[in-house]
Amino acid sequence: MPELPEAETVRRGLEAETVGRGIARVDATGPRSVRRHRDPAELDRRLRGTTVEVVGRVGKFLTLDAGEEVLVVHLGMSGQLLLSDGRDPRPKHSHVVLVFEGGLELRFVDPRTFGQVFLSDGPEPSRRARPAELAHLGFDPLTDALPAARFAARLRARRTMLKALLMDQRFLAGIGNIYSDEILHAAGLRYDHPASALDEDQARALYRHMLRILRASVRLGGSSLSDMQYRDVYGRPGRYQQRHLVFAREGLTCAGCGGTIVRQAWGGRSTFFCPRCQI
DNA sequence: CAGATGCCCTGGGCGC
DNA sequence: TGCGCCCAGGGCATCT
Repeated sequence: MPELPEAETVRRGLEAETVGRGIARVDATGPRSVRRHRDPAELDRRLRGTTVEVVGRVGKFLTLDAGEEVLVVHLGMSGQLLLSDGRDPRPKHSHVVLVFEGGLELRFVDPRTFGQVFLSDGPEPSRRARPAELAHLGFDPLTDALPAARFAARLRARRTMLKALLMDQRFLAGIGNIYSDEILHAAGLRYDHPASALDEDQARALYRHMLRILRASVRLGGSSLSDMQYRDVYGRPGRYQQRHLVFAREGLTCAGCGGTIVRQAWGGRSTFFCPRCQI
């Protein structure tokens, strides 16, 4: 579930709790979670004895710089990164565990195994550079400053429908099914509105709403849906779901116009919007 | 290039 | 209590 605000909330927790800590051992027991590596033991060999120095994020991907290595984590649909003092039993589906000096554990728990953990093989990964495996990602709306005019120009150059474009990680990194619906509702635009049909003001407004919503969600620790599967590193759910105006609100009243929220199957998943105030 | 499918997985909720 | 469906934050490959 995790999209940019959830990944950023996890990043902040990791930054506060793991920077400066030495890695004593890595237990990579879930082969599918480390599928980019032929040998899961490679994570232990390469990370053992290093110290976490920087915790970064590009879109939905998290990066931990440790020594010469960059560990990349994607939470997929059901992934969690949970801290523990190591005294409680590891939850089911703890596929990768970083064990720090002193006993603190960072557990990658992922029932559906759509997420993954891998060490970058990028040529000489340096502090500021993106790992090579993340080179395909578009700009990150919270960390890569982009003038509104440039965003509008890029957006209007594309003929594809707005929701597909917002969710295209090569165009823009970090937006998924929840926030695309919330952003489009705030901007008064339908999911299937062609990007090229927007005028300059509409495109700029869409950008403004995107930044506002992403920042507001980060402030509230992201969104946890009814299953409460998303948690931060301390195991706490997010609170931004209380602010959702369309997502998972089929049949409820639109706070903006009093219309009724509709759910529509699209692209193999659900899209929520208000047919009255989104054009 | 744009769009529609289907697949990779486990688990929770619901109707019967 | 159990069984069979349907659904789920993502991403990728493969068709038209």
